[in-house]
Amino acid sequence: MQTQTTPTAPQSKPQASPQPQAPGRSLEHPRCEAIRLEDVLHALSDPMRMRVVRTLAEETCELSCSVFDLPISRSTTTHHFRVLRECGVIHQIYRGTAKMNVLRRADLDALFPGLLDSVLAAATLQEGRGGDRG
Amino acid sequence: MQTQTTPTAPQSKPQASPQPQAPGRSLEHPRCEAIRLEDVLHALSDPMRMRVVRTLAEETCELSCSVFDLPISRSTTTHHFRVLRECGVIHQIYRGTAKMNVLRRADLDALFPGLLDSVLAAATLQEGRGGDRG
DNA sequence: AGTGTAGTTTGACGATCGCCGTACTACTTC
DNA sequence: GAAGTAGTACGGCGATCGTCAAACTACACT
Repeated sequence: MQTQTTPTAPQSKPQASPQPQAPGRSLEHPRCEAIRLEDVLHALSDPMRMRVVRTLAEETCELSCSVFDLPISRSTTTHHFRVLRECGVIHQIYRGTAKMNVLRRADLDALFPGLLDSVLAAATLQEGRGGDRG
Repeated sequence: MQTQTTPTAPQSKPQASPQPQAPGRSLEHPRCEAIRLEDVLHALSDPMRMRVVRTLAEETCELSCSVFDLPISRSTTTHHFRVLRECGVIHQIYRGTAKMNVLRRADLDALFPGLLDSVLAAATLQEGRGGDRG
């Protein structure tokens, strides 16, 4: 049911941050103590969100939502990023017209040591086995 | 696989495994290659199923479904155990009237090294923080 | 001011989920 | 055989999920 979209790796252009931070909007993030394991696992159990998290894990810099070329609509993309933020997996911040995303790696590692790494490794292993096909 | 079940003279209560294996029914389990990370994560994202998996991880022997005193109905319990089996997290086998459950630890460790351990550790840590209250 | 870019909100849709009770099957024991 | 125990199958219910399109807001750059 996917529309259009050639799945391509998102290349990241921005190396500095030209925009400081958007003045108007603020995003709600759960505090570390409020991050729940079941919510994190649920968030990671969706292929699209896993794809986002894996991409974010490979990059050290922040990535805007639009560099992820997901085979879903923009509103669904917004939805997935929100799920990831609200369960504490990513941190989001507005910069100009873009919304930048970073993995909350340190927070997750502190809360659930080794979890993120083993999930990411598992995803890579599965992909290597041809796990991305039906 | 023969059923030499109690033909004559059961002079004492057998305390090892009294039942060999139920003859009639067979349960479908996914082969290792068919186990998908996203299904495992989804299975573990439910509190009841996580509770089952944690209990199973603590015990080395197989446990029947009925020893889990879950605050849900029997039919819902059946449902959760089936989800866990069908996604490859547990192995189930009939013994007499009971259905015994074991974690597929070796399979999961081989497929996704460290994943199960870090998830279990994360669950324990969260519980230690008082994460089991609402 | 006007145009463009990036992301949001809303409302809808079908699918799935977690849950239940009831009725059923499979096995054991009497 | 009959009774009992352990678990299943079958709807059904309300909630949530992933998805979309359309209309909207916020910011940047002419």
